[in-house]
Amino acid sequence: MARPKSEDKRNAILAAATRVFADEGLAAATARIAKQAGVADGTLFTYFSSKDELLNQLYLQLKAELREVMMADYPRDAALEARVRHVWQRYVAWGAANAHKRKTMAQLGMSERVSAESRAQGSAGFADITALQAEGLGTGPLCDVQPTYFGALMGALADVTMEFMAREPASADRYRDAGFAVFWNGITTKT
Amino acid sequence: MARPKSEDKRNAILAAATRVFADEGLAAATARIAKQAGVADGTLFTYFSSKDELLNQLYLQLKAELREVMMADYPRDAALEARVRHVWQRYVAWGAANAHKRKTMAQLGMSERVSAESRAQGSAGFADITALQAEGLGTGPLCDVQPTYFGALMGALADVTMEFMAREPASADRYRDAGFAVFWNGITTKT
Amino acid sequence: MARPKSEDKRNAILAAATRVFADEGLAAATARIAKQAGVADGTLFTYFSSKDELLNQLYLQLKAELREVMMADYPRDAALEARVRHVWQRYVAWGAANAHKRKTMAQLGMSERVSAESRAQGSAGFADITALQAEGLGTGPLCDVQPTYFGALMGALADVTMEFMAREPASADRYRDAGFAVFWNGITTKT
Amino acid sequence: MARPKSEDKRNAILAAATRVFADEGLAAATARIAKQAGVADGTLFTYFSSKDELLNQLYLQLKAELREVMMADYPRDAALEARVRHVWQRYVAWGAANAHKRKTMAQLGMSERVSAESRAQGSAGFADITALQAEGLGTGPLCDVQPTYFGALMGALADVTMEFMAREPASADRYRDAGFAVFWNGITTKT
DNA sequence: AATGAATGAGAATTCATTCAT
DNA sequence: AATGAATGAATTCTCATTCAT
Repeated sequence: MARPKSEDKRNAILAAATRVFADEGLAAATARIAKQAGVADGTLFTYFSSKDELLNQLYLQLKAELREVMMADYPRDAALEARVRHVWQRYVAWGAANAHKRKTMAQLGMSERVSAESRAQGSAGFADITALQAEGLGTGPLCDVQPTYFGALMGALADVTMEFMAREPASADRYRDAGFAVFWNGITTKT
Repeated sequence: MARPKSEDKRNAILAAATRVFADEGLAAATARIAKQAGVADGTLFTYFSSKDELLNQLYLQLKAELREVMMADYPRDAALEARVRHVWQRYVAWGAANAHKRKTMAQLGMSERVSAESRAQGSAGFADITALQAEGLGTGPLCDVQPTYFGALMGALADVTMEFMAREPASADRYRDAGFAVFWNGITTKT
Repeated sequence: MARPKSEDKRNAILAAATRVFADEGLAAATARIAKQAGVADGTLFTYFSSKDELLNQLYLQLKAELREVMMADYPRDAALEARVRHVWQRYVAWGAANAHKRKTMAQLGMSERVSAESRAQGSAGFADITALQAEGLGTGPLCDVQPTYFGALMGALADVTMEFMAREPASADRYRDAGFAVFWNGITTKT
Repeated sequence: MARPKSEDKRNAILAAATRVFADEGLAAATARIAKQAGVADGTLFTYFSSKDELLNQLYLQLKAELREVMMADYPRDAALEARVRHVWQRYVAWGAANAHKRKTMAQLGMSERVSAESRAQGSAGFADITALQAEGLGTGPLCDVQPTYFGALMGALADVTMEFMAREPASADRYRDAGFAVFWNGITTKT
């Protein structure tokens, strides 16, 4: 090995891909990504064996980043609502602040080019969140469905919410809070 | 007119496109669609001037179909909850029964190839639904956000729900009802 | 024969072809010509069995028209110069007044799609002109080359001249006369 | 640089294009040119961004070559006639010896796909020739028309002449000299 | 005869991937 | 490892021509 693969270059490619995919869709040419990343066309393929591989790795990276963001400072001992709110706020703030990443993530989430394996692996780290469901929602609407439904629901609500936040930045906070209210009211039982 | 343009052929192409796009994504080749529709490659372009045109027309058709499905037998005079439930049930049943259409619709909804104009036109018929928000939710979480947020929220929840229904058909009804409960609880104020 | 082929339609197609080819080149679609002519796409092919056939017929028609123009009022008994001048003036005036025809003619003249047979037939009527060479140029530069060279030379000079006349209409007469002077001086011997 | 863009390949493509265009017209497929040049279909587009670009570059190359041929050994201090004759002989000899180039050049000259800019650039090097007009022709037929008319006239006469030379090689020299005589007599004043 | 929809063989590009340097 | 030229399969769209009406 004359030169070891550079972590910097790998990251540059992933960052460029995030931007380019957000702007042009997943059909964007790898050459465009390479140029944006400041590497040669061929170099992209020494870091990612194929475009599909790049797509999957990018998916995993974004998922991992999102997880970190959501879990940083997680108030493990707070009340259920506080913890759910924490996760929601972080998620939504991240999406609002990182439009590229959010858009690309949304596209990757829908693409058949992201493998089932990547999806499984990408969801793995969200155990804590999935666990929230089991905890206090035993008598709520979600009492007898798959725990993953909980996460999917939150993701869907958050996506819509972020979309509106991006569209009307002046009302961003209102959407953030309305979204949370809908979510929280929705999953808990009325008394 | 020598041979009038055949409505059947147009529909065959749209139906084929729905299937092919669901299976292969919007990047699927027009040639594949033509073959599936039983027409020559070139014929597709006598009905749709370009692939983008096909995409937009398909979007409009699916939206129109969905609207009809949701609005058939609409209990205009029933209580708010009954009406919202009606819409939800129809939506979700349609999606569960028409996986192709649902998947393609989801992709079209995200694609930048569907024009703003098509989106506007496609949403036009959903006024009744958007109006639901104004009606009884004056004090709920959605009291001071755009009315379109209501529809987007419902769409997002329904999509997730249909996805799980398709994945676990045995529990389809459970998801359908859980989804509605989350939605209804979410948008109404707890007392 | 339910309806006899209409000479009008045939002429409309030829006229449309002249305009369209002048504007878009010989690669123009037959459908465009049909539309311009006010007939259906297929109708063009009942008058001309193929696009090549149309090209060849158009070539012949334009050649014939040009011949008529040049030969009308031909001063058969005038001096050589007067006759050559007559031909030149008519040619050049026709080209200046019929830009479409001139341009299309120029393209047809260069196209390999116009058959040798059409060329032969198209040139047939120009015997009088070719004959001019034999007459008085026995001692000039053209004394021992093919007589057709004479006609080709005049055509080439006239084409260039018409091009400049079209480009600078204000100086049209100047070019017309300069062109003739060059031609006449060129083919006659200096004394 | 990994593999520098090869000047050889670029030239092979231009040479192939010259041959193919001469044989089949400018409508010839780029794939045919690529095959003739011994490169892959796509390679043509790494050297020329589009077919139009190829057409324009080819035009410029042929013009440049023609200029070099005409200007090599130019007898700058000889009499006017000697200089005009030099140019004529070189032009005509080049065309007779390079039928492909001559035919393709003629087609490019007429094509609306060659831009005004290319034409301007292509003509730039012919200043010496255009200058010939000003010099001794002040009292001839061309005394009060655009100087470019001079060059166009020579080009037209030379084209016709080369055509006949190609058609009757045995009389090539006769046509060459007859053509020059017509040209020279034509542009100079009779005394 | 007239119409214009239907056909399918190309045409010019594009692009993921390979490979010589 | 890095580069970017080379590759050729695949794609969208065009168009001369045919043929059902």
